[in-house]
Order: sequence, then C-alpha cells, then structure tokens
Amino acid sequence: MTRPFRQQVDEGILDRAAALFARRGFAKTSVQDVADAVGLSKTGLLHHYPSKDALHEAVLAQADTLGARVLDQVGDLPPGPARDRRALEVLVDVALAHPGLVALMLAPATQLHARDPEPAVADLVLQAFGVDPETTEPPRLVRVIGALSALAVLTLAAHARDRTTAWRQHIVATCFDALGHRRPDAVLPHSDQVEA
Amino acid sequence: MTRPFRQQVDEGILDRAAALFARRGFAKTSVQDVADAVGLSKTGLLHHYPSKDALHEAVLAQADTLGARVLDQVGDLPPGPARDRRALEVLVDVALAHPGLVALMLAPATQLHARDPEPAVADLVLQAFGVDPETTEPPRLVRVIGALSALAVLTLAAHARDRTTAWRQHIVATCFDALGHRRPDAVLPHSDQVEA
DNA sequence: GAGCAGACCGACCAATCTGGTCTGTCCACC
DNA sequence: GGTGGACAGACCAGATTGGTCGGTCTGCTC
Repeated sequence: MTRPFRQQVDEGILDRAAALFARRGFAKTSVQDVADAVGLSKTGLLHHYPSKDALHEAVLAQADTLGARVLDQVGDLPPGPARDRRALEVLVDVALAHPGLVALMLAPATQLHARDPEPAVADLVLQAFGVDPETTEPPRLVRVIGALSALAVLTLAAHARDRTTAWRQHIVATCFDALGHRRPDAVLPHSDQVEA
Repeated sequence: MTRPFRQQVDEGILDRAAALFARRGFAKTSVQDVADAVGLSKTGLLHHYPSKDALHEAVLAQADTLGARVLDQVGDLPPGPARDRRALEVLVDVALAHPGLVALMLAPATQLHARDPEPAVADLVLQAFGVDPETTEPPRLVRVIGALSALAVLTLAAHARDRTTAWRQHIVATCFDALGHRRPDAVLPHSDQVEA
C-alpha cells in the first residue's frame, strides 16, 4: 500500500502542476505555486521532483503518454461522426481523471493566439480528430478547437466541483454538438465507456 | 485625429492587458509583460496608465462597460433559443473586437476551478444567458459554460490570425450548437448583425 | 525659430520573489 | 533503537518586480 500511495501523490502533483503550466505557462509558474496547489511545502515538493525542470519533464512525459493513449483508441476508425464521438468520449474520460494534464495537452491548440505557447503535445489529440492547424479548413478547424476548449474547461470545472460522473454525459453531449454533426439522436453511433 | 489615435492606443493596451490578466491572473502579469504585448517599453506604458493598479482598474471598468452593453441588447427577450442566439451574436461581435476583454469577463465563469479568480464581471454575461452558477441545473450550466469557453478561445484565435470576419459565422454556429437547441436550421430565429 | 507638451525610452532603485540547499523533525517499520 | 522516507523551516544568491528620474524626439503654436 505504500508504493501505490506514493504513486498517487506523484500523479496528483503532476496533474496540478500541469493545470498551472497550462494556464500560466511554465515560466510564470513558481515551484511555490505548485507546492501550494498540492498542499506541500516547497521543500516537500522538491523531495518528489528534484528540480523545477525535472517536474516539467515529468509532466510533459505524462501528457505525452495520455495523448498517445487517446490516439491509440481511435486511430483505426475512419473519419466521421462516429470517430469524433469515440475520440470525444475517450478524451473526456481521460480528462475527467487528469484534467490538468489534458488542459496542458490542449493548451497549444486552444491558445492559437499568444506567442508563448508551451511546446506540448496537442498534436496527438488533434490527430485523433484528423485536424492540422495549418491546413484544415475554417469550418472544421473552428468547430474542433471550440469543442476541445469547452472540453478542457468543463472537465477542469467538473473535477474541481467533484462532479466527474454527474457531468460526464453533459460534457460529451456539449462537445459533440459543438462539432456540428447534425443527426437525429437515434442514429448517433453508440460507443461504450472507456476506462481512463 | 490626434485624440482618436490616443484612444486607439489606449484601447489596444486595455485589450491586450485584459488578455494577459485573463490567462495568467493579475498578480502573475508584470507591467513588462503588458508593455511587451503592446510594443512599448515599460516606461512608455506607465505613461498611459500611471501604475499597474490604475491599469487594472481601467481594464475592469472597460470590461464592465462591454458586459453591460451585451446584457442591454438581450435583456428584454424571453428565455429560449432565440434569446440565446441573439446573446451569442452580440457577444461574438463584441469579442471579435475586444477578445482580451471578453476573455477576462468570462474568466470567472470558464475557470470555475482554481481559487485565484479575477473578481471580474462574468455575472453580466451569465445573466444574458439566464444562468446562475449556484442554482442552474447541470445540463444547462454545462452547455452555457462550454459554449462561452469555446467563444472566448475562438475569438482570441480569430483575432490573432486576423480572421474575424471569416470565422464569425463558424464561431456563432459552433457556440450555438454547443448550447444544444435541436432544431432544423430553417426554424432558427434570425437575428441581424450587431455593431461592436 | 523659440518654446512647449506629449509620447516615449534607458538607467536605475529598493523590495520582493525565485529556484535550490542545508539542517533538521516525525514516524513507520525492522 | 536504528534506518530511511516524507516532509518542513531557515536561509541564500541572483533574478524580477513596480516605479522613478532624467532625457530624447516629434509635432504644434505663437
């Protein structure tokens, strides 16, 4: 029980740090900020990750893992509403468990403005939706970015309010509708829950 | 022509400062950051607003004005899809002209997490959609927050990429769909453009 | 063309904040 | 009763902070 506990603390640190990096950027997030968010002293936090850079790397690596997991579960579906739906459900489940990390993954995509982007791993997620920021045409690009922005914000809010299960279906529905596939509900492809 | 020019510079400062405040929070945004974003030296910026606090107040006041303007143009419509649509179009137009200020207005609503919220003026906007974060039921609350998150991100991105007119309709459509009123297009209430 | 005001900048300052270290303390387990 | 892991407080040198001061440059007015 001691090992899982340590791992649990570490994951908590990574996700909260990621949330701060996503919102403020790495440079503007101090070690003290992360420590406060986790409920540790600065020294206590540095006991888990020996330096700020080490923490950053661990966060990025974890985000990368999650991004790959999402892409992995959708990669073989053909583009279309069914794939979008599937990608959304997988991503929402991951995000409800790790909202900060997903927010960080989506940060480059949802902050196309601003010239201080975290060099994070949004590409994996965008790939899951078959989108390339440079070439994808406006209608689709706008809808995907809009849906992902909503997803990032809503999962963070749900997590903070402890509403992860209660809000899940509403979040998925909201984001899917944002993508703009107009179909009667009955025709919507069904996809089972996915573990996060 | 000298007075309008000054005003134009000031508005540019306010919007860019607001964008930074929205993303990083007031405390984590330095005067130098704002100056860089505007293309002035720190001293040059402090020539327009005598202190960081003065700048903050000016930003908040401006955000308040815009929020009131939005609410003003929807306040008399009865709740429902037509009002939502109208509120969305007005808000999008304001946001395409002042994306940073709108992002700041929406920050408290779209960052229900995090305990360092700017005491900004999201209430006015939420009022426009008939939403109260405390009492509104999850389905509606989730959809409105999702739609507003998408709106904030998309207008910032559009502004940064100089796509304000090209993206407008897609942004409105995305956010409206996110709100989840399922109706055939033809029945959608029409609302004229509104100047921002 | 002297004078003036407004827009702007570089150098500077005291105060605070930064990442990181060192020296503990507490506690579970052997 | 010793050992090691999980933490915290005090501390440090250097960077960043908001803000001031003196100055330049432009355009305008008389």
